[in-house]
Amino acid sequence: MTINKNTFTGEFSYSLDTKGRVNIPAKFRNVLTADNDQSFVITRGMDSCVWVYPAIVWQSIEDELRKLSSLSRINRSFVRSTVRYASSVQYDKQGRIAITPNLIEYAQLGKDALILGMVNKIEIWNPKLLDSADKESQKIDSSEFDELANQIIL
Amino acid sequence: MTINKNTFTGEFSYSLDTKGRVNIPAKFRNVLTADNDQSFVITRGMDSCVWVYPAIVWQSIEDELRKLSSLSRINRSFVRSTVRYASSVQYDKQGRIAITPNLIEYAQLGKDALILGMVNKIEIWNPKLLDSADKESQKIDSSEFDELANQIIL
DNA sequence: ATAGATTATGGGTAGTTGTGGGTAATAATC
DNA sequence: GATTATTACCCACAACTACCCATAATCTAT
Repeated sequence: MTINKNTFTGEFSYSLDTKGRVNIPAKFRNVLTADNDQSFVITRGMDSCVWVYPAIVWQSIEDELRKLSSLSRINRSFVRSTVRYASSVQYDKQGRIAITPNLIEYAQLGKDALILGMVNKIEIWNPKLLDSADKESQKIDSSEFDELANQIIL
Repeated sequence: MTINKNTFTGEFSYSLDTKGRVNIPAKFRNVLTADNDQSFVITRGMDSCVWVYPAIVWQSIEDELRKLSSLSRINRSFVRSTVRYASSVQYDKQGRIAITPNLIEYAQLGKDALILGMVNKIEIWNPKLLDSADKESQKIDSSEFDELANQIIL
């Protein structure tokens, strides 16, 4: 395959069952490299959603964090806040991962979950929250979008 | 061949079958380089149509997006909106790709589909929508075309 | 002009995927 | 140590998708 590995795009609407499990879309599982050992690291997103990193990608993030000197107060709190809610999960035979109650609460996840590919990671959203986040950004961001769009030729 | 690779021109009218499949014109498939692995990435166009990129062309877009740090809010929503409706598809033995229900709805595709070459990508249109988009743009564009004349020599 | 190859379109089938729930193993609590 | 709660593992089913084959239309070459 020539497709980029460990790279995610697209939108999927799946359901969170009573045990807090969500399916990882087959398209996402199929682009995972073997060295991930079918594992992800889930953590708080910077928006009200859950971030899901392939295990390997997360490792390289940890490596970056390691380089940040703890002398700086900002560095300390940044490292603390990114790592604090991160936990590693492996998907089961049906391709599902279990979301921790912590994160379910943080992202306000209910029965319906929207799963988004975000290139190097995956986002899990409450559809309603994503909707309003979308509208919010359409109001504010359009001019900055144009700038970014000029750099990246679509 | 002396023809530019991964480059599309011309207009074709094909049909969308009950399973949501459209044929990629043979002329388009034949200029695809092998490293595309007979794959495209389909996504929402900026007009009411579907954009179809050769897989490697899209990969370079992904690579640009990957460079944008998710620490910045604007980057996050830009990546999200760019990638959200994109999914990679491979054409079958008959040369068809399956359009996701999402995109069929967005581009309001019915039985008839117009397929346009757009140099680095392909567009799939509902013929009626293209028609009215055309008329719309003829009103406005002629003066702005004059500006473009400075950038492109025809 | 005709035969052969290629191309566009339709549909059937087997395998995959998403979803629910049951049971055993493990951990937590009293 | 017994009881409860939580987690991991397994099976089952329905819906969907990818793959295959068939046919008709179009194009190419001799």
